[in-house]
Parts: sequence; C-alpha cells; structure tokens
Amino acid sequence: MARPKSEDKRNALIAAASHVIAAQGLSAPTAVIAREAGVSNGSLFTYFDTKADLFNNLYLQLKSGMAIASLEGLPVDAPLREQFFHMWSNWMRWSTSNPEMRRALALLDVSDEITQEARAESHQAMAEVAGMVEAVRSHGPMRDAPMEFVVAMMNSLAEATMDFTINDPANAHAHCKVGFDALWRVVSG
Amino acid sequence: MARPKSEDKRNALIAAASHVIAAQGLSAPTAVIAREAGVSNGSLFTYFDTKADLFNNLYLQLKSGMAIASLEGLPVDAPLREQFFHMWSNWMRWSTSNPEMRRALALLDVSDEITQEARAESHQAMAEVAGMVEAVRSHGPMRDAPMEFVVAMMNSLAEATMDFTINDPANAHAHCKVGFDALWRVVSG
Amino acid sequence: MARPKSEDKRNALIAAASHVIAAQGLSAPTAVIAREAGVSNGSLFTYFDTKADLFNNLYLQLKSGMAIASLEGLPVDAPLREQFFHMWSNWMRWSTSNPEMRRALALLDVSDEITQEARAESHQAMAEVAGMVEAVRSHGPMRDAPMEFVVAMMNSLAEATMDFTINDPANAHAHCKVGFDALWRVVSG
Amino acid sequence: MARPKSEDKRNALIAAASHVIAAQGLSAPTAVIAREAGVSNGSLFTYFDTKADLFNNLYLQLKSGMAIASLEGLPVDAPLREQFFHMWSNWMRWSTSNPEMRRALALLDVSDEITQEARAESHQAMAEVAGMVEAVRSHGPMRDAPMEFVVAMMNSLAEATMDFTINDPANAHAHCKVGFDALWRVVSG
DNA sequence: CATGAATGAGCGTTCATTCAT
DNA sequence: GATGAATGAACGCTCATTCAT
Repeated sequence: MARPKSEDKRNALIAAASHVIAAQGLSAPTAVIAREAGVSNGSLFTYFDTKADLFNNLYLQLKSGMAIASLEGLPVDAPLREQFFHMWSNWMRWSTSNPEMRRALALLDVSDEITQEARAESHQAMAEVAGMVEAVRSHGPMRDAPMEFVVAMMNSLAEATMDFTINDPANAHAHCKVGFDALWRVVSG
Repeated sequence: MARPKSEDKRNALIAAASHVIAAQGLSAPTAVIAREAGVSNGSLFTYFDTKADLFNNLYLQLKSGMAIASLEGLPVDAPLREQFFHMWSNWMRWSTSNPEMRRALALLDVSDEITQEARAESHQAMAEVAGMVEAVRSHGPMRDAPMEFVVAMMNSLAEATMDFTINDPANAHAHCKVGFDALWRVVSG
Repeated sequence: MARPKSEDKRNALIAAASHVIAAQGLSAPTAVIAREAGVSNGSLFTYFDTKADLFNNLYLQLKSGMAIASLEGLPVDAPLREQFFHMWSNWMRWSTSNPEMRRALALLDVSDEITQEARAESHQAMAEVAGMVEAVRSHGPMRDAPMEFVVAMMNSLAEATMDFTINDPANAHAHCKVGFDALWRVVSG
Repeated sequence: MARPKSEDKRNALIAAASHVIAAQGLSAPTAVIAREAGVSNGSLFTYFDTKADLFNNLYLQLKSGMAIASLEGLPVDAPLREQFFHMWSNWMRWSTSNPEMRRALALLDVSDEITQEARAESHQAMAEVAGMVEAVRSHGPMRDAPMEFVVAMMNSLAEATMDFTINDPANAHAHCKVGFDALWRVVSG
C-alpha cells in the first residue's frame, strides 16, 4: 500500500499553519507553512486540497481543541455556577497557554475562507458549552433572548477577557474571575 | 504632509476603501479601490503612502465617525443611565445604518496593518464614550478592574449586539435593549 | 529492456494515453493516464522511462495500427488503382472508426516530443503503403518529384479528408471517394 | 493621458511569441516571451489578458500577414491560372522566408486555445484566397464537393509543400511548382 | 498633480519523476 | 514489481508601488 499518508505530517502541517498564521496572518504563504512543518511545498497539497481547505481543517481542530480543553475535569455534580466557572477557567487557561492558537483562531474566525459548513460543525464542538449557557440563562434576565445572542455575548466576553489576559498574564487569575463575574451577571442577573 | 490638491479625492478614496473592503476584504487590490473612487490607481499613492497608510487612515475615520455618531444629541442633563442608553442606541443605529463601515471596521480592527499609534489615537476618539463608562462603573462591581478591561467588555458586547442586529434588523430595537441591559448589568451591577 | 511483468499493463497504458490525449491534449498529466489505465501513477514509469517515451511508443503503435488497418484485405491481384482505393478506404475507415486514435496521432505528429527515430520507424510501418504510391506515381506527373514529397502530399490529403469526414460522418463514403479521386489526380495525373 | 500603451511593445510581444513558440512550442513560459520582447513579465499582461489571448492575437496576426503576403501584386487581369500561381508562389515564399512564423502558426492551428471566433476571423483574412479557389473549382472535378473541403485540401497541400520546402530550401522554386501543379490537378482536373 | 503603463517579486497550485514501503 | 506519497522546479497571473508622460 506504498507509504501511507502520515498522520504526523498532517499534524505537523496543522501545527505549522497555526504558528505561521499567528506570526504572519492569513496571507502567510503555503510554502512557509510547509517549510515550518518540515515538508516540501508540494506535499502540503497531498494533505489538503487547497490553502482554504487547510484553513478550514485548522479552524475545526482549534475549535474542538478549545472545546475539549474547556470541558476537561468538569465537576458534573457541583452546582451549576461552579461547573460554569470551571469551564470558563479552562477556557481562559487554554487561550493564555496557547496564545498562537488563540490568535490563529481569531483570524480564521473573521476570514471569509471559512465555510458555513465548518462554522456549523464547530458549533457542534461547542454544543456542550452552549448547553451550560442554556441551563444558566433559563432563569435569568435573558431567558427571552435568542439563544444565539446569549452565546454570542458569552463569546465576546471571553474574547475580551482573553485579549486582556494575554497582554497581562501575571494577573490571569484575577482577570479570569472578573470576566466570569461579568458573564454571570449578564446571563444570570 | 503638504495638503494634497483635492480633499475630495482623498475622501472619495477613503469612502471607496470602506465599500470595497466590506465587499472584498482587506486583500482588495488598491486598483479596485481607486477605480471605485473614480481616481487613477497611481493617484491613490499621492494621497496615501502605502496601502497600509490608507487603511490606518480609514480606520481612524471610521472610529471617529462612530464616536461622533454615538454622542449625537446626548441628553447631558439626564440621568446617567439614560445618557448611557442614548449613546448605546446611537452606536447601534450607526452600525446598522452603515453595515459596510461596520464590516470594514471589524476587518481593520483585527488586521496587523493597523499600527499601535492608530489604535491609540482611535481611543481618543472614543474618549468621551469611555468617560461615560468610567462614571458608570465607579460604583459598580467592576470598580476595581482596569478601565481598559471594562472598555474592552463594552466593545465586545457592542460587537455581539451589532452582529446580531445586522442579521436580524427587524428586531433592532429589541436587540439594542437586550444588549444595553446586559452591558448595564456588567458595569453597574 | 527486460520484458516488464505485465504486457497487459503496458497495453492498458498505451490505450489510456490515447483516450486521454484525445480528450485533454498532450499536456494531460501522466497521473490521469495511469488512473485511466487502472494503474498507479508510479507504475507508469516502470513501463516507460519518461512521459516522452510513452508518447513515442504510443505514436509508433498508432502509426503501425493505422498501417495494418490500411492494408487489410488488400486485393493483391486487382488493378493498381483498385488496390490503391482499397487501401485508402481502409485508411479512412480506420480514422473515422477510431477518432480518438486519430486525434491523438494528429497531436503527436506535431509535437516536438516525438523523436526523429520514432518518425523514421513509423515510416517503415507505412513502407508498404509508400510502395503503392511509388508504383502509382512512376508513370504520372510526379515521377520526378522526391518520393517523400509525394508521400507527404498523400498524407496531407488523407488528413484533410479525415478531418472533413469526422465532422460529417454521414457522408463518409462520398468524402472518401472525393478524397481518393483528388489524390489520384495528384499522383497519377 | 500618462504613458500610452505602446504599439511597439505590443508588436514586440507578438513577434517574440512567434520566435519563442517556434523554438519551444506552445508551452513556452510567458516570462520567456516577455524577456525576448524586452519587457517585464508583468507587462505582457497589460497587453494581453491571458496567455491564450496573446496566442489568439498572434494567430490572427500570422494568418492575416500570410493572407496579405499571398495577395501581394496579384495580376488581376491575367488568366486565372496565372493569378492562382502568383498567389501560391507568394504563399510559399512567405512560409519559407518566415519559417518561425510558419511553425508557430502550425502549432497554434492545432491548439485548443485558439477560439472558434479567432478561427472564423482568420477565415475572413483568407476570404480572397478562398474566392480564387472557388472560381477555379467551379468548372473542375470538385465542383460538387463542399467548398470547405476544397479549401482544406488546398491548405493541406500547401502545408506539405511548405514542410518540404523548408527542409530543402535550395529547390524552393521547383517544389513550389510541383505543389502548385498538384493542386491544380486537384481542383481543376 | 493626474494618469495609467511598467515593474518584478511573490503566490497557489500542478506535475513529472523518485523513492520508501 | 506495485503503490502512492514526497519532492521541488515551474508556471500563469496578481498587485503594490514607481515613473514617464
């Protein structure tokens, strides 16, 4: 079956794309990404049909990595607020521990190369998180607002908190708390 | 920076850049922007040194336009919350009335072509708005958080509300209110 | 040139090359030819050193197939003109029955990938046909012209007739006759 | 009005394309053509939208140049055969004096980059020549064959004669005569 | 100053060929 | 031998910027 397609190389390309996009933006040459991955420029295209395809796959990978990290060790029997805070802390930790991934994701999120399919799929990765928001808001002041709106607000507050924390990581803990309290006031009153 | 011959052309280029960026993204060719402005491609560079220079100028223009619109008709003698809501409503109205400008601004905001200087200057345009936040939060739960953090949260909630409203303009009024209430809970408790 | 394992694969590659060249031209990727032949892209190069080598072999194959078809059932005892017409009819029938081969051959003939050796060898395949021309012209108006010139003219009239017939196959019979009469006038007076 | 598009450069590009195609075939890089024309690679595309556009223009230029050359000094009051021979001689002289153009034209003629429009337009350039054929054949053995067929035969005999003459230019005059006589027999009996 | 042609570096992608499995 | 992934040179075309007019 000849040399099988190497999962390692695929991963290296995804990882390299993340680094390079963080450093150079979405206009980073595919050749640079390939070199960073230790792969020839042509090989990139045996793993991804197009640059956009690579980007969509990276997007999905980052989103799901983020979602998984957010739910790690969730104290399912604890009170809702505690669970929610746990998730939020994980989320903030992921973003500050992986600032490149976070920047790449921010750039991809705003790019029009990312397809609706990829966006929809990424929502599924975040479904469990969204479910927690749903549970929280159902008794709060936003109980009548569209779910998507509430999720959008949560995301936007998360973004703001991440941005702030990345620039001032020394107080990461405090910022995390401030951000969470703000979010809690938004959804829970 | 000897004043160029025609302020009109400069304005036309800025306006065209806004349209074209909204439609094609930041990678839109300068030649397209120039054509849209009714100006030759070469002339663009007598008004702006580089494409990045044009973008920074556009960024400033949009930010200040947005700030001015937000403060229009501010009821200076009314209670703070009412003033704040007035400002917020103006802000939302600007973004939904000028979706192209809003989209261009969102793209520019995330671009690394925008210099720190331009970002700092844009904060001055928003100074008065920031001043209102300052007044509101001083007695609220975020009284100890860094001012920039609070402003960042306000911006992020505004972004989320704008996005949502642009996709569902029929309920613009309701969304505006929901967004404001959330913001008020964040800063004021 | 140790005989490769599978003569079948070699033939499949030759046949596939013919189809694919007819459809896509000489710039058709070798990978496409290999896929069409049901063979891996790498294997193509165990049967042919280079793409040009494949093309030269295909060229020879087509030329000799055409020559063989032209001589099939030749009425060796019939008058010369009748023999000649028989050959011409066969030739035309081959080209209209195998339009893909005919198109591939036309493309190859004009390509500079085909070596002088291959061209010379192909002349041998047509030697018997050329011999008939020789016999015909020896008493005709072209008796003093170089043999190659006469053959070239025959070929060119054959090409023109084939082209015309392929575009209007309903009247294949008539076109065949018109073409032959023209040729006869050229070589025999 | 700025620097006007230079007719000289356009011509240089057309001429360079002709040289380079003759030497390297249709896959010659546009960059080589541009260099040969003394122009930057990018400039080629201010004169021609695409490589195919350049090729179509070259095709037209060559065809019309050939047609014009063929009709130069036509003795309009002479007998038809003499006129016809004059045209034929011109044609052969053009092709042997311009072997590069002739080869480029042969390659272009067979390329699928040449549009139907360009082919149709080129027929107009040859209209006067075709008219002469029409006049000749109307009383000959091909009076009932489709005009296009007759023209195709004339072209094919011309091609064969050119090919032969280019390889043996010393006897150009004799080959020209032999080719013409053959053609005359085809169309006139 | 306005114009738009000129420039040439740069990019995404292809593909003949090689080579590890 | 067969496979198909790996390679990297090559290509058509774009576009920010410069410069002749």
